[in-house]
Order: sequence, then structure tokens, then C-alpha cells
Amino acid sequence: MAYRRSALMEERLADNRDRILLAARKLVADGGFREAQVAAVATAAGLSTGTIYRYFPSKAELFVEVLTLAVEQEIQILDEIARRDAPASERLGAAVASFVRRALAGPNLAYAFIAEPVDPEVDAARIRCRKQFGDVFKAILTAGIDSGELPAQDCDAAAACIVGAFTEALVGPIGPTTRNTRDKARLIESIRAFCTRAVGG
Amino acid sequence: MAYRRSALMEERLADNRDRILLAARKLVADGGFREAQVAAVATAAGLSTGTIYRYFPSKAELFVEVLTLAVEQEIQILDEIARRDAPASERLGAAVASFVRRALAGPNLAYAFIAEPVDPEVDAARIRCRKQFGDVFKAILTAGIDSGELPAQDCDAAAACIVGAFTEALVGPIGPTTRNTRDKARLIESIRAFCTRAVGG
DNA sequence: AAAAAAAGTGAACATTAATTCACAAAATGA
DNA sequence: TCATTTTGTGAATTAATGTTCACTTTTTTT
Repeated sequence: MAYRRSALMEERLADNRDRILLAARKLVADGGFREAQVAAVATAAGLSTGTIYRYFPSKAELFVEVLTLAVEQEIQILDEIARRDAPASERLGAAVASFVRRALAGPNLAYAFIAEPVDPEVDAARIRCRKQFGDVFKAILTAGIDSGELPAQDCDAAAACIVGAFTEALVGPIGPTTRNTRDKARLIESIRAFCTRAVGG
Repeated sequence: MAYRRSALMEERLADNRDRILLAARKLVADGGFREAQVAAVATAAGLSTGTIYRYFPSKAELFVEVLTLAVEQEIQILDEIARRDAPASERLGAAVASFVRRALAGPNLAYAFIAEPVDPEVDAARIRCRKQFGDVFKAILTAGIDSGELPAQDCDAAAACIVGAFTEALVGPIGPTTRNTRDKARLIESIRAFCTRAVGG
């Protein structure tokens, strides 16, 4: 009496779900969240918009799953490296390089972790601003290298790393929850120490 | 014949413009771009939505100016530090600490530089994901410190810095423009070197 | 004080995109 | 094959916001 899904049907459903996730992932990787409307995902997956909602309760939950899956995969790779039998700094370098290599390799979700928000115009301004910050640090670095105080290094990359490091440390680890003065001072010192060590000072 | 604005009027207009910019800035600082609708800015500035458009051609241009002003101010401070007469690594540390200190101090635009996009739900997932990456690096760090290979340090902060550093370096400096293999390899190596030096390896 | 110009208003409009839903197509069991 | 259930559809609905504009108020000039 009751309707039972055949194995074939079951498979097709799972297939559709995978196709939706894959299409969504590709759209974000290619054009960022802004390009990833539900209708676009549907088209890319060869389905109709309504069908998306048979598989996911909302756009938000769909993309939460997209992110989660991508990260799980990434974490698995990094974890493997972290468990190797080698000096800590070597494993750390290998993990970083591994991530960056894959991100540079091709269509990737790097954007999703950085995020491009709001308006393209405003976003462009945001990028310019970060670049400006980077330029300040780059200037210090080149001067330090010229004078022989700092070891030779890729100043563009280092400057970007510095900006990324302290901004992430500001909103990343525990977020911008209010901290007491003691904690704040410690955090400032930690970040400062990290950045100066990083440039070989 | 022609209408001439009195000095008082001129001043009031400039005042309104400033109030709009200030209100917009505060809204972004407090609640991110998501909270900063034109209507909200108008209310916060004590004006009507229509009036906003007498001062700014569009929401985007308003916020571009908000960002630009905030950054100009910040850059000025950093530049002053960068020009000091001191070792490069000291100036670098001072500049980083200066930025972070101000960002932690109170209502700030730190978010605007990191950006919170799309949905709160998806954004929450994004934060969790970055945290996960951080945890991998944190694990390596704590192990390295335990074994005496790495110097003692704030592992939470360092892990966040590492994640921030390589993500920023990926999309920050020149953006994700396609690079040739040689450049990619160099970038990977630069980032790897930066991160390993930073943890004292 | 009256006329002219500018500034301010906020409801109405336009746009964009997520979500729904009445219906069509396909699958299942009898 | 027929009745039933599930799945698929995409146009219509909803919701949130940026933007406009006919109108009011204020300011300036004569």
C-alpha cells in the first residue's frame, strides 16, 4: 500500500542533492555569494527553483552545508599533515602551503572564507583600504631589508600576511566580545610578537 | 537675484553631511553593513531618507566615503609610526599594536575590513569554519611548545594570525588573478616562510 | 511681505531575490 | 491500468530596501 522509494529513485534523489550542492559550490567559487542566487543554483543543477526547496529548507541552510562540506574536506587534509611525524614548524609550514596551494589551484572557496559583502562598489573600496594598510607595512619592511636589519623576503606577501593576521586575530578567534583591559593588552602583545617574529626581526 | 547660501546655512549643510557620515559609520561599527540601511542612517542622523540623497548620490557612495575617511585617519596614524627613527621591527610592532589597540578600544570599523556578508546564518558558519582551521594550527603549536621545539606563545592568537595571514595573502595583495606556476610557487613559499618564522620555528 | 529658490519630507515606486503553491509529471503498489 | 503518493515546476507572492518625487517648509532676495 504505502509508497516505497525504489533503490533507483533513492539514488536519483541523492544524485539531485549532490548536484545542487556542487552547483552551489561552483557558483560561490566562481563569482562569490553575490552570484549564487537560488535560481542560478537551480539552473546550474538542471532543476527548477522550487525543487531546490524539496532538498533544502532554505538558501541559508543550503550554503551552510556547502561551506561545511568544503571545510570538512579541507580539515581532513590538514589534520593528516598535522599528525605527521616531523618537527612542529615543518608540519605547520606544510599545512599552510597545502591549503594555499589548493586555493591557488583553481575554482575554490577561498572567497567564502574572506567574504565579499554588500555592494561591488563598497567592496572595491574595502579591498583598496586593506591594500593601503599593506603598503604601510611594506614600506617598513623594505626599509628594514635595505638597512640589513631584516632578512630578505617577499614584502608584498609579508605585508598582506600582516594585515590578514591582525585583522583575523581581532574578529576571528573569540570575536569582538568585550574583554577586560588585561586580556586586551595580552592580545595586543601576542599579535605584535607574532608579526615581528614573522618578518625575522 | 541668484540664491546665495548664508554662512550659517552653509555650516548647517556641512553639519548635516557630517552627521550622516558619522551615523553611517556608527551603524556599521555597531552592527555591520547589514544594519546600515539608508533609512536607519537617516533616523540616526535625525533626517529623512530623502534627505540622504541630497547629500550622497547613492548608498554605495556614502559608504565608500565612510570607509575612505576612517581609513585615511588610520593610515595617518600608522604613517607617523612608520616614519619614526627606530629599528624596522620595532616600528612594525608599534604600528600593528597601535591599530589593534584602537580597534579593541571601542566602536570601530574593524568589521568593515573583514566583512560580514550574506545571511547571519551563513556568516556564523563561515566564522565556525575559520575557527576550525585555527584549531588545526593551534594543535600543532601546542605540541611544538610542549616538546620545547617552539617558544612559548599565545596559541589562540597565533593560530588566528596564521589563518588570517594566508587567507589575506590569497585574496588580498593582487587578488586572485591567475598567476603562472612560478609566481604561485613563490607565493606559497613566501607565506609558508612568514608563518613558520612567526611562530619562532 | 511677497516671490523665488533651495532644502527637507516620507509615502510611493522599483528592484531584486527568496519562498511558496497550485498544478503537472512521474513513480509506486494493487 | 488505475488510484495514490511523491517529486518537479515556474509563475505568483512576499519581503526587504534602495531610490524617487510631488509636496511642504525654510531660506534668501527684492
